[in-house]
Amino acid sequence: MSTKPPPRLVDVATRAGVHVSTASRVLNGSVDSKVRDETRQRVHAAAAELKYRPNALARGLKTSTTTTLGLLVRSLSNPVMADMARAAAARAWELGYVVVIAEDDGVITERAWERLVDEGRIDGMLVASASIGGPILDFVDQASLPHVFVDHVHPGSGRNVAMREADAGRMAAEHLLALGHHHFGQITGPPAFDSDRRRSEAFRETVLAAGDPAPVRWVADYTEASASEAAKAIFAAKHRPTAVFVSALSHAIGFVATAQHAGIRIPDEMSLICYDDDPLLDYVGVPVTSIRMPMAELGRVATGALIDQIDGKAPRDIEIPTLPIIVPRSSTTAPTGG
Amino acid sequence: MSTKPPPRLVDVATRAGVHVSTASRVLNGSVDSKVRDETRQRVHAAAAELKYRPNALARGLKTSTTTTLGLLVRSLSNPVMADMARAAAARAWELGYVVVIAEDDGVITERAWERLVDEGRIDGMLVASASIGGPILDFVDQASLPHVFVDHVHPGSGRNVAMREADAGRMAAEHLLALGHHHFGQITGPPAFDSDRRRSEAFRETVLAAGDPAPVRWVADYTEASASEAAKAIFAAKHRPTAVFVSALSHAIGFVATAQHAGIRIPDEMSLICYDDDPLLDYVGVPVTSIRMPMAELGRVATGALIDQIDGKAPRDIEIPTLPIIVPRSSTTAPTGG
DNA sequence: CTGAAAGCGCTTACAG
DNA sequence: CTGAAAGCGCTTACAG
Repeated sequence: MSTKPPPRLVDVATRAGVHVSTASRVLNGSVDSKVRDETRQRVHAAAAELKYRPNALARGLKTSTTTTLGLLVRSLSNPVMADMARAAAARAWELGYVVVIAEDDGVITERAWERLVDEGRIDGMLVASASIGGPILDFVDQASLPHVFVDHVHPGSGRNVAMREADAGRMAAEHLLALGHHHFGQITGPPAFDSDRRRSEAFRETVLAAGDPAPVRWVADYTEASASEAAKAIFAAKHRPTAVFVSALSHAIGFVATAQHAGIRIPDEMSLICYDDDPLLDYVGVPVTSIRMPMAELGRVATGALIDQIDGKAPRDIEIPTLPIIVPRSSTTAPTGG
Repeated sequence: MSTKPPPRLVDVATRAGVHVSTASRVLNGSVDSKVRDETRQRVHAAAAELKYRPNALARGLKTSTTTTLGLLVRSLSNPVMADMARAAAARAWELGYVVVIAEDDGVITERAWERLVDEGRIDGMLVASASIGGPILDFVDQASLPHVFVDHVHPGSGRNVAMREADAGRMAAEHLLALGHHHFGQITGPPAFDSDRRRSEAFRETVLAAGDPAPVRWVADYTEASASEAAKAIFAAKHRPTAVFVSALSHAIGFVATAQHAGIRIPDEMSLICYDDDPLLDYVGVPVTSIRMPMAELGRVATGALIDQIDGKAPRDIEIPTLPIIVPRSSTTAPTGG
């Protein structure tokens, strides 16, 4: 634990025999900066020998820039969001940024804002925890800080980075229709989540367009327990659907467990398809057919869009062009006696 | 997106009618600093009215302090580590710190180090990705940066924050012994992980101490696929064990799926107990009995220990005193014909 | 093409 | 008890 202080810019300047301003110029070198080639090389050599790295705080203080991004997520334990987060972080690193993470449990929001934004620690924020009417929006709306909404979009903000939710819902319906189903159910998340609303609506529209009756719809929180309640209600329904579309991993996991408990055989008695994919779906009681969304691409693009804003470009809504993919597993088949 | 600049210390000083140095004094107020009460109040009032927050960069530059911690983890997608990470982050926030996250995929390590440590962005590092002989250790050892090793410890470093691994292995064995088992198998992780080695060894010792033959041991990476290979080997063994202890969630998941595929009934033909707990274990084909480790406490304590180091205290090894807990599910029972 | 100076927003001895 | 000054390590007009 020696305390050898890290080299400063003066140190490389001295070693190269130039003034610190010159050293700064070549190191931050806009290529057109008029510095003699020989001088330039001396400075680079000195920096390399000293393993010089500019102090981020000093540079930041001078340039009003931190090369740090904030990432506000609802829960790190959601594997789908974790995929997004790691892609976002990786992309940020590529572009020279570092990312600080804040879990937005709805309580810490205000303090996170103070600590990160008001203290000037970040250049921009990836908000992946917005719900309609949620508390973040109050902060974010009046902030003069570049930000984007990721996945959980904020309709009308003009800063949304979203995926093809409607296509996801449509593809789920088409998959089940193609298998011959005509009676559908769906479990959606709370109405405050616009992305969910869009895919659920598309599922419904596609079913209706095929001439089948509207899917019966149940609302559940994004928890296994809540989905389990919805599943019980579905199993108890008079006109039991032959196929169900659920809106989250947690829904699928709760649904399968409840079906097994209730003695409902999947897919023989009921087919199940899940929005969001995860390797874990291979290992639940019945491997669940799913819709894989391009989460990594979402994270990368959102980060790029945020940095564009930081660089002065106007914010805009972005939809990831990549289509969802159906990952067929064992939970979907033709209806019996269909 | 207005660009109203945030209030600076001068702004509150001016509004309070004092010099900025006085304002600084009361705001950072060591309570014993000699400032008139009335002055003190004026400054606090002005700060409150302006919603003043000190600029972190400026303060950091002056004090050589960032109130930022780095967290190096192997994969954000590991739910057990995610629990640790969120607890660590939460504790850091409580103590006035912010945490930047870096996934240590073994490639980015060096760049992460440059970006975070050499550029002076962090005051300390939580290293949760160390393996024996791994590349981090080279950086960390010669660094003059406070750091602790979390869970994946670095024996001999004197900076380890670890859990009661030996008790975990012992309790797993005792659970199975109490059910009447005498023929054991175990799947461990790669030898580079000391914590795993400790619990696996304790499992073995406990079995031996009970007078039973040594468990047959298989090594697997921390992936479902690798565990699946080990499971196949176990199922094919001449003297098939009646009970198996596996060292990770991914092991359990791969094991159960492979057993189902091979037609091995759990727990009737073979009992299974898993180190690490997760709600997901309720939802795999057969709910898996597990050993729950105090991950949140680990994260909190590690963060506290790191900040102690930053505050100048000498580093030391810490063992979380909390005992593991057995979470009984369906995968363990008495051996048939035992 | 290169150097000298000012200043980013703070904190902290040092005077008074 | 409070103010004036220096300085943390950079970058960036401004001179020369």
